Amino acid sequence: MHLGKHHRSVDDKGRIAMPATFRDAFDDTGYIAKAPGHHCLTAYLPSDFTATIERLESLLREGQATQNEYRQFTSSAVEISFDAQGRFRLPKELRDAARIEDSAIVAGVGTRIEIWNPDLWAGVEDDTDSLRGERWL
Amino acid sequence: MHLGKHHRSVDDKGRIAMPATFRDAFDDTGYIAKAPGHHCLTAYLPSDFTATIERLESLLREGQATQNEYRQFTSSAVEISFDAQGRFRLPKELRDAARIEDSAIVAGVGTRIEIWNPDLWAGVEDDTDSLRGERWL
DNA sequence: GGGGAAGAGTGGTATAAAGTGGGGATTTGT
DNA sequence: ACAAATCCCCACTTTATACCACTCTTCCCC
Repeated sequence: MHLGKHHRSVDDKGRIAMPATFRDAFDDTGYIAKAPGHHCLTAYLPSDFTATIERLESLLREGQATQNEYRQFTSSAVEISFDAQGRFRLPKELRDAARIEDSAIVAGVGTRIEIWNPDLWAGVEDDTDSLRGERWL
Repeated sequence: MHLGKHHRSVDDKGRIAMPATFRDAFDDTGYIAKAPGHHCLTAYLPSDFTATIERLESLLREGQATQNEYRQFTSSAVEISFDAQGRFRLPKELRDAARIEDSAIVAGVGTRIEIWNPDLWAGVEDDTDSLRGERWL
């Protein structure tokens, strides 16, 4: 379960410090791919990434997902590793896709970890249409 | 069942002493998240937090809750632990969201525990429009 | 009622960890 | 061979965490 929101700088080499609380869940490596819709990126633990790929392949066999969907997801994904300071490198391709420049929001979203352009993330938090917590609080 | 209202100081490191009567219900750790509407914060026992997340995820699958709602709740949440004096640390992000500075109200609200800015809490107590206890007293 | 012990609440300091920035060697691609 | 990208260190600043000290209240017990 991933929780909490962290603002992070992105240096000119594309390095981002994975928040320590998330980093502990990773065992040296992980995966990052464009989220469907491409408003943000999603970071996966190796086991979660494998499970996600298998779910997508299953949907593909059932005709619930398209080959292009499969192509987009797999071809956007990269394996990441961490340096001695706990940072990973986000390739320019993925930074551009999510409009990430010199800073980013790394957010724990329960089952997944998302990486956002701070301005786009502000849009998520300003989406008060959805504040109907009395249904689940 | 959580009962009672307690005024607490918040030091410059964001530490708050959990009232002893509530602390006994916690087993070392707990969770705090922004309440929908963000007028206050809600503290959860681990089991209550898990149940809340599962209720929200269930609504998400049924299309009764949005991804942004899920993002807002999970990304605002933090796990807390208590020091030897029974205090927990409230991150600046959450203090700002609930406008909590150097003191706070920690209130037992039956099924949950809420943390308020004292001035905003006064607004709750002054809300006499809702005093129609004859329906349930 | 007085004295002492235990628990609750508050404040400060020292140490460790997290986050950030940069240099320079090595690799990659052209 | 050259430029760009990547990797591997090292240094610094900020923040979090663990510890210790003190006050005040409550509750016994004598």
